Amino acid sequence: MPTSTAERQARLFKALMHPVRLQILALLRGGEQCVCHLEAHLGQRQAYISQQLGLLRKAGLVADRRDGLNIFYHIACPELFALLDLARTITGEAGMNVAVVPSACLCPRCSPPRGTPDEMPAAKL
Amino acid sequence: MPTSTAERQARLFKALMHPVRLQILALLRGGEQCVCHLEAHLGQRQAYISQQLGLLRKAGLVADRRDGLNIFYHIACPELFALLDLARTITGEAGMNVAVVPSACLCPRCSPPRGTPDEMPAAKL
DNA sequence: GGAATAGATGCAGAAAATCGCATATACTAC
DNA sequence: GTAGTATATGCGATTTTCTGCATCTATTCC
Repeated sequence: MPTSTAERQARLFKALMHPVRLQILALLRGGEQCVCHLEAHLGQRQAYISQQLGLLRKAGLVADRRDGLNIFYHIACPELFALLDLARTITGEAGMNVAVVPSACLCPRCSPPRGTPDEMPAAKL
Repeated sequence: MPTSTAERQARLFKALMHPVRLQILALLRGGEQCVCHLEAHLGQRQAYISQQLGLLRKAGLVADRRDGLNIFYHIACPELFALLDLARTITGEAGMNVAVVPSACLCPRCSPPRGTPDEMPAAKL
């Protein structure tokens, strides 16, 4: 294997070597998410999440889309799903399927204007 | 995804994030290799190779077997092959098959007491 | 036993990643 | 225009990784 190939692969793995970034990717498997959603789920502050997202973006693993004030992130290359599944197989938790717990995020996606506002904390605006 | 799961995955990727370690794994795809072979192929000194091997060993990705003075390393979990293939797909060189150039390693495996030492089976990457 | 060879390990300076904080940018509402 | 919200970025201190050097262990041969 030429050095350049190894280095390109190394860059990919380097982007994946951080627990918070892996958790972000896991959350994005359920579809695109805005930053405030990730912030609420992971219990980390906005600037921190944004920094990790910036790294993933620079690695080409995620892409963003702006919708008004919110910016929604989604996984950029589909092969990543298989890669993460394989990684879980190797680390010995292949069968684990963790349900994404909805949290009290008030962004349009997390609390859409449905008919029953009692299920969701009323978004003041 | 719980934090512990993410951390275990992160440790796996952390072991894979280094170009030299990826090159070692690529060489091991052709079968088990002794340290001096890796040393000759990668153009790195023995202590350096040994240190990277120690990391891969601690991560459970490779295992070793002693045979006299030589210690032969081989890949410990077969799923790693698929993982590395997928990584190459993502980095955009899926089809590349690089032949390993035989080098002047004098260990029993590299130069067995055959009739013609100049012809060596080219390891498939 | 000693010498030679293959490989592993410990240490230290350099390089890079982590993570907090403050601030900057982009958009919306008024 | 100003104010407010959602997200991004730059800086700095701390921690981790990298990598060379010297040294140590294990095995074989004499």
